[in-house]
Amino acid sequence: MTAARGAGERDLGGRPAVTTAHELAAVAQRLFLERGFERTSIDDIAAAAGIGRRTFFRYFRAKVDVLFAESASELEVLRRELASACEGEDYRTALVRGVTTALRVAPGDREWALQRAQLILSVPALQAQAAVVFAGWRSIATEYVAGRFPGEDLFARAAGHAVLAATLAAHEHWITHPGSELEDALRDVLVLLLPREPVER
Amino acid sequence: MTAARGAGERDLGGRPAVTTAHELAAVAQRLFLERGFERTSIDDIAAAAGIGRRTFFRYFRAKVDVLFAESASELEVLRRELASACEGEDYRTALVRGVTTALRVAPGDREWALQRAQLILSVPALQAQAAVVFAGWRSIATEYVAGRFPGEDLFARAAGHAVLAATLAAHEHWITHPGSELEDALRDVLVLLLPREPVER
DNA sequence: CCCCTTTCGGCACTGGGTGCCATAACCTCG
DNA sequence: CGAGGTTATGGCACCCAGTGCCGAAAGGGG
Repeated sequence: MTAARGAGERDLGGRPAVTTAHELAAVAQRLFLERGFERTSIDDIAAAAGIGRRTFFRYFRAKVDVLFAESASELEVLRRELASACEGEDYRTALVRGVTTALRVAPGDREWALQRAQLILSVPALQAQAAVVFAGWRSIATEYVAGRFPGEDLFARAAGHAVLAATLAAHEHWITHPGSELEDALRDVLVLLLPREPVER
Repeated sequence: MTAARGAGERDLGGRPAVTTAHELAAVAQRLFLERGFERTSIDDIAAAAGIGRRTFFRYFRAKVDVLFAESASELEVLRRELASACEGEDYRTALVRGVTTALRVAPGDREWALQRAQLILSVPALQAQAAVVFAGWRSIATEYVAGRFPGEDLFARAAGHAVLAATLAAHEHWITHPGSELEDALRDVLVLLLPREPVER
C-alpha cells in the first residue's frame, strides 16, 4: 500500500519508486491552482507527473488527499507537544503551544501553504475532506483535555471542537489578510474560544 | 431540477410526482441503517423506493444529501430568529435561542433524528458533507455577530465557528447519552464556547 | 381529442476508486 | 555475469456516483 519506502527503512532492493508523495502533491497543487480542482482529473495529474493513473492511487488514496499529505506528521507533533506538557500548566497554554507548533510553516513554504489553505477553504470537496482530517486533531485534543479533567465529558468534547474551530477560523483570517501571521490569529482565537477550566470538585 | 412541486404552487397539470423527498429520505435512511451507507448504492435506494435511478437525482443532488433534506429549512429558522433578536440582548442569548429553536425536533421524530445523527457522525463521507452544510450555519451566525460588533472581524469569525463546534459537540454528546436532551447539551456547550462580548471602543 | 405542462426514466458517458496481475527495475548472493 | 528475491509500476476490467439528452408517461384545459 505504501509507495515510496520510508527514509528510515533499509533498502532491500526492489524497483525504486519513480516519484515521491511530496513531488506528486506539488504537481497536483499547481494544476489545481491553474485549472481548478474539479476540472483537473487524476489522468491530468498522472500525465503531468509522468506516472500511470493506477500509480497515483499508490501514493494517495483519493484525489482530495493530495493536499493533506503532511497532516499525519502535523498531528504527530501535536500529540507529542501535548504529551510533554507538565501537569500544573494551564491546559489552554499547552493547547496553544501544541497547535501553533504543529502548524508552524517554514518561511520558504509560506506561499505554498497559503495557496493550499486558499484551495481547501474555497473548494467544497476539500472543505469536506478537511473536516474528516481534522477529526483526528479534535480527537487528540479531546483526549488530552479529558485526561486533565476526568469526568468532564461535555467540557472535553467542547474544548476539542474549540481547537478545531479556532484552527479553521485562524486560517480563514489568514487567507483574507495574507500579510498577517497565522500564528498570531491562531493564538488569539484559541484564547477566545477555549473555555476556562471547570471548577474542581 | 426541482422535483415535486412546492405545496404553494398552483397545479398547472403535468405528470404528478411519484414520491416526495421526505419519503425517499426515509427509505434511504432505513437502508443505510440496515446495510451501512457505503454498501447501499443509489440503485438499491431507487429500487426500494420503486423509482428509477435517474429519478433519484431529481430529488437529491447527491447520495450524501439524502440525510440533509431539512437543513435548508432549519437554516431559515436560525436566520429568522436572529433577525428578530432585539438590539440590547446579549448576542449569546440570541444565538442560543436561535440554534436551539432551529434544531428542535418534534417528539415523534426524536428516534429518527437520533439515528440520523448517529449515521452522520460515524460515516466519514457524511461527516464531510455535514461540514459543507454547516458552513451555511456558520455564515449566518458570523454575519449576525459581525453586524452586532462591526470591525471585530476575528471575533465574529470565531463566534461563528463556535456555533458550529457547539452544534457538533452537542450532537456527539447526545448520541453517546441517548437519554439526555439535545437542547440542554446545546445550551451548555454554546455558553462554554461563545466568547464574551468584546470591549466597546 | 389535441395541446401544454411536468415528471419519469432509460441510455450513454465522464470520472473517481479498486482488485488483479504481469512486468520492470533494483538488490544480493553465488 | 546470471539467478532469485523484492518492490514499485501500470495496464485492464470493473463498480459506483453523477450528468446531459431525450423520448415517453401522465395529468390538466380548451
